[in-house]
Amino acid sequence: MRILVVEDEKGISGFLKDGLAEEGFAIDIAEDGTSGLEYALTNEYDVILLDWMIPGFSGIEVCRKIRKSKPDVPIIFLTAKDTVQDTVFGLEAGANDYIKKPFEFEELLARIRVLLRKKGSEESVLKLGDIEMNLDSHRVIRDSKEIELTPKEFSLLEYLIRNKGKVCTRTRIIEHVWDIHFDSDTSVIDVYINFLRKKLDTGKGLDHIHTVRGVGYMAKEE
Amino acid sequence: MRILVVEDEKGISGFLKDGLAEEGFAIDIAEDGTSGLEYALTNEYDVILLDWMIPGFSGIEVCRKIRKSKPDVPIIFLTAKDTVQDTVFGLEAGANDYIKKPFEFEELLARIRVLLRKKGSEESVLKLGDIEMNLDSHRVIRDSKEIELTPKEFSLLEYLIRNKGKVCTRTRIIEHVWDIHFDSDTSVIDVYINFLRKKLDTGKGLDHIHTVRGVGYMAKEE
DNA sequence: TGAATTCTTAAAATTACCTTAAAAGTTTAT
DNA sequence: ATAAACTTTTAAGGTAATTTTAAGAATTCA
Repeated sequence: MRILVVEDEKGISGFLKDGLAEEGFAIDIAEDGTSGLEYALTNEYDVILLDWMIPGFSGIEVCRKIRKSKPDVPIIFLTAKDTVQDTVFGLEAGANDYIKKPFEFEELLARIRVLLRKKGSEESVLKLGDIEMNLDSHRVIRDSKEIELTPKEFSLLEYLIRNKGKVCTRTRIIEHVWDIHFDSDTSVIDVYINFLRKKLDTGKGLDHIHTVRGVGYMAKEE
Repeated sequence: MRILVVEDEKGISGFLKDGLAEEGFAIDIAEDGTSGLEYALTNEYDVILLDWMIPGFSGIEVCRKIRKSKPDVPIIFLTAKDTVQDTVFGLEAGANDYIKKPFEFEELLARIRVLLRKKGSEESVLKLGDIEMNLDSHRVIRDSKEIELTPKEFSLLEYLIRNKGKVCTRTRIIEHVWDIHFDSDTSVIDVYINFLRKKLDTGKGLDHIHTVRGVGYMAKEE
């Protein structure tokens, strides 16, 4: 996901760059309206953050011009003013949302996620090596082939992958995948690990589920 | 599609409940700000209609609080006032749209549809493979033949198609299509899925409604 | 080697889903 | 107002899939 930040105050743009980078976004910074527009028109961004008061063109003008050739890219205004007028003009100029400075980073992030979600680009997918779990469609893919799992198998795999790299003890597995009030001397886990391994095995032997003798099981890549 | 109406005047809320129910929405009514907020935060709504002047918290406060934890649910303000100020405050608080009382039901409906459309597919025609649903005329076409659906069948299919590619759990279906918020062991869903499949089946067996055992149902093409 | 732990398999028990029919509740037409 | 037609819900039996149990085989580690 790539984001353009058009902002002249270095303190703010730096803060945004660092914070958004941590979240896994790729960030470009433009420091005035002219270069902001140029960046916006010559590149593909998933979201644009636009300061209201910038040198060169005003934020609102930049917004209008971007909208002309890129009607779909989500634009969020960063505004210091909180007057009625500005907000309305901003939305009229084609912004999708706005946020008042000073803002909390979490809130900005939430708004970005909202806009990305609208575009449909967010999927809830867990990965373990070449195994992909889509939580929305409840599908598991490996080698571009679908692997059909039963509900228990699915949630066991989900638990292991969410905790990949950590050993999951039998007790914890039972608590999270089955329920807490479950018979303690049972071998269901063993059986289900076996089911999973069989289904995940592609012939090369690597199923990414490791046995940690005396402790439990662990999902791990490579 | 599930709608929350926060409105203290029983005349209006009653009118809305009946009218929207006829259109196939599932409606909840809250009569003051406090319970409105509680409903909004503890349930999943597709749209929230919020009166400006309500007992408890003011509409605008309720709106702000909803936004904090539910950033993407569309909110429409119902306002008796029509000053610029109010409108803008409403938008600032995170409302997506507003409508002035007294309003025509048709117009409200149109605005609701606009917001639902933004969230999901672009048009008032939903498609699932070769099945087409026209939400305005309430008609379903397959193979250039019309398929007659009852209201419940229609809204079940609508919900499934709006969430195509994602598994819809029984709980979600029962909340959004019926208006049931407690766990009951009813089998209406099964029966209605069966109705839909029978009506949608063109003989080739492909009805695009998949059972995901232990989880729910999913509409999916191909 | 021997004890503990894990793996594998098959069969039993359970659960979830499908289908049908009929009852209950609505709406429409006479 | 009543009957007819339609929609929605409930209930129950059958079937297939999933989950669990149990027991012998295989593996690991001292």
